Amino acid sequence: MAIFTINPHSGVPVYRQIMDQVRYQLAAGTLAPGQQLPSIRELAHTLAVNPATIAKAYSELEHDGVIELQRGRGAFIHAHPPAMPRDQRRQRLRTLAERMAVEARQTGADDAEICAALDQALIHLNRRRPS
Amino acid sequence: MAIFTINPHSGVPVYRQIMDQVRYQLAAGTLAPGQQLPSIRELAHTLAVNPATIAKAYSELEHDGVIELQRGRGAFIHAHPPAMPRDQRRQRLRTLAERMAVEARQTGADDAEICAALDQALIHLNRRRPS
DNA sequence: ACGACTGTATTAGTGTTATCATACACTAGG
DNA sequence: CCTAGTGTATGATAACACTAATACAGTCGT
Repeated sequence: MAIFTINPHSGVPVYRQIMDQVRYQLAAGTLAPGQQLPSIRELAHTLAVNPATIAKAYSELEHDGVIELQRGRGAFIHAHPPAMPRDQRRQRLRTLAERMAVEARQTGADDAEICAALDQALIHLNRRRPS
Repeated sequence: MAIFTINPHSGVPVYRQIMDQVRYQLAAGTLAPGQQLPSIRELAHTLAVNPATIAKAYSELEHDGVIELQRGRGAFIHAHPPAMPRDQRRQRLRTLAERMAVEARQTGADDAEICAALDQALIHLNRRRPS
C-alpha cells in the first residue's frame, strides 16, 4: 500500500486530501518529524495527478509549519514541531471545541456521547504512538 | 443588538455565516424549536445583503432539517429536531471527533487539554439551556 | 561539468461558488 | 377582492478554487 491514497470523485479537492493525510499520519505517528516525504513529481506520478497539485498541498503544509521544503533536496516533516504559544493554543482549542460541540449537538447526542467520541478518536490516534 | 451579525470581509460566505449562527444559537438555546425567524426580506434589509443570499442560507438549513419554510407565512425553527438514526449519528460523531483530535494534536496539546477544551465548550453551550 | 534529481514561479483553462436582480406564487388581514 | 406580507424560481455576473502546463532554479553524485 502506498503512503497516500486519493479518491478523485469524493468531492474534496485532491490537494486537501493530501494535506489531511499528512496531518493525520503525523498525528498518528506514522510519519515522524524529520522524515522525508515522497518528492512532488514522484507522488504526482504515483497518484496520477499533476505535480502542481502536489506542490500546492506541500506548499500549504509548509506555510502551516507542518513540513519543510528544500529546493533540490526534497520535502520533510518539520523537525521541530512549531510548538504554538500557550495562549494561542488555548484560543485554537477553544475554536475547535466549539465547532465540534455545536455540530455534535445537531446530531442529538448528549454530552457523554460527545466526549466518548473524542476519547475514542484520541485513543485510536495513540495506537501507533510511542509518545 | 440584532439577532445576527455579518462580516462581509471575513472571507467566509455570508450565507454560511447565517447558517452557522442559526445552528449555534439553536445549540445554545437562544433559538428554540418552533420559534419564528426574521423573514428573508427583513433580514436581508437589516444585514444589507440581497434577499437571495438569505434565501439560500434558509433553503440549505431547511434541507438539513434545521428550519422549516412556509410560503407566505415565514421561516421557523423546526419544531421536532431531526433525531438522526443511531448508526448515522455514531458515524458522524466519529468523523467530527477525528477531525478535532487531529487538528488539536497539531497545537501540541495533550489528551487532557483537548478533552478539557471540549468540556468547556459543552458547558458554555449548556449555560443558556434549560434542558 | 554534467545530468538527473529536487522545489519554484507564472500563466491559463475549467468549473464551481457567491451574490445579485427580477419576476413569480402562496397566505393572511382588511 | 386586494394588498402587503411571505417564500420560490430563474438567469446573469463576478469572483474564486482547482487543476494543469511549462519554464525556471537549486542540490547532489558522478
